[in-house]
Amino acid sequence: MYFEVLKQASHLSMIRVLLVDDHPVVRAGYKRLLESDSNIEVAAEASDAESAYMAFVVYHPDVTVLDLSMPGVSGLSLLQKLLMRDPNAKVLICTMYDSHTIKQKALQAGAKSFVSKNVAPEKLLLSIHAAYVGEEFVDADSLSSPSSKDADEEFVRIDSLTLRELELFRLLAQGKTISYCAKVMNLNEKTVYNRQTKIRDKLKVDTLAGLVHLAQRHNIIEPNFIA
Amino acid sequence: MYFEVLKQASHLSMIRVLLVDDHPVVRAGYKRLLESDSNIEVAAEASDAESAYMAFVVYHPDVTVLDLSMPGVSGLSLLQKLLMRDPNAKVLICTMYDSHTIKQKALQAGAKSFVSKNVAPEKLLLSIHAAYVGEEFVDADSLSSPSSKDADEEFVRIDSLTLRELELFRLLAQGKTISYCAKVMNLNEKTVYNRQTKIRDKLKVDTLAGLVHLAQRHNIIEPNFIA
DNA sequence: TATTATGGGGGAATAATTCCCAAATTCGTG
DNA sequence: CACGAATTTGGGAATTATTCCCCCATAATA
Repeated sequence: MYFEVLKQASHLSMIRVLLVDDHPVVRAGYKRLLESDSNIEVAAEASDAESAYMAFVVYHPDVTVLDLSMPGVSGLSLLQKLLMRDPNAKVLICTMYDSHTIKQKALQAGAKSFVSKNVAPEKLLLSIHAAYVGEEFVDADSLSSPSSKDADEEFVRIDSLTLRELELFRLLAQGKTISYCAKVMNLNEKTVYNRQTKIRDKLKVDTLAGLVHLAQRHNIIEPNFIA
Repeated sequence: MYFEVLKQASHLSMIRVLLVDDHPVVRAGYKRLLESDSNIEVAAEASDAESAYMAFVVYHPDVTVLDLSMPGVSGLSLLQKLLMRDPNAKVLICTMYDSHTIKQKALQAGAKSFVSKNVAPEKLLLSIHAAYVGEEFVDADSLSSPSSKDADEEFVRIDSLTLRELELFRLLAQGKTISYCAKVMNLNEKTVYNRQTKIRDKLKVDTLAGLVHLAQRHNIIEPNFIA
């Protein structure tokens, strides 16, 4: 657990940003990028959900930039917690998963803004300004089109997953054990079993391996590297 | 295809870096981060393997910072091409995959330096300096956990599978059910179960999903197989 | 207020999986 | 050829993992 206050004082005109990303190098890069905009300052940064929540409570950032590709509990849950704490929170989701599914879920969970890491850097800055003044900003380029009919059907199925289900789906597809999932999601193993069944049912897949492939097709998880 | 010359002129003391990462936002962040070091300048950047190669040929960077998580042709191929072009090329691999497998392959392909995005930003800068002066720099922190997979070991394990085990391994990794495997392999389901256990045991993997990832890493099955 | 969607989990039945063991087969080697 | 060793295949019993069906709580909604 780690978070850091970077600046206590700020100009009135400054947009104070909370930066959440689990990779220090990426986070540092973000910070420099954001601060190349003279109206933006990074008020705090965090590397995981818990410390991000704490930082959010303590520092009331104007805008929270949230990278969804965090390990363990999905950033989506964090998003919900933040919005529960402050329904007017401006949270900008930035992710490397160019997935229709993820985007839908994020917006549905209450995100006002969504950009992919594939957008031009200026667009990121722009979207922070947009979020700050309360505008919604959803980047169109960020989506790879689910082309085939099969993929479409699969998408509908994935879409029918609830947030928690999606979270578990990701963990399982990553090869995590039931007990691990139970731990990190704060659930009884029994519940995880029950839910796993429901997920496979909804997705019409009958093996865990099938889940992995489905998840990969829809960029729910990273393809596990290939040489 | 896209690459961009950022600076033509440079001080003699400057370390000229070629930056390769497919995410514009991340790349922009990197650039700012690198240039916060007054001895480093980003001479060019590229978003994919082809343009990276062109940029490399044209601009002879002192150090190439290569993010491995690129789509399409793996960054490892690019790495090999670069080294084929210039055996003394200083290529710093930076990746978000904290995997022994990846690291092994990168080093084996000729990379002199390897860091994970999980390292402190300063370490990235440090490793660029190290690469510049010809030192190898492999970050120890970049490899997580006791459960991390070592490519060579994995390979040996797969190698220890008997023919029929390998056959079953492939089927399972493709998402086939036990009963299906039993049918096509002309086996009793019981045997399939027993064998599955032995396979997971030999491969030291405890979920079916884990088998999929392992299989993909070693090209036992195609990535993104449509089950 | 009723209602629907979601999240969490218990209890008992059931299917999946393990563990240990054994037979048949193949195979290289003295 | 005969021998041990590794491979292939499965049985029986024990053990888990998983399902199925149920209940409860909480929000959001009509």
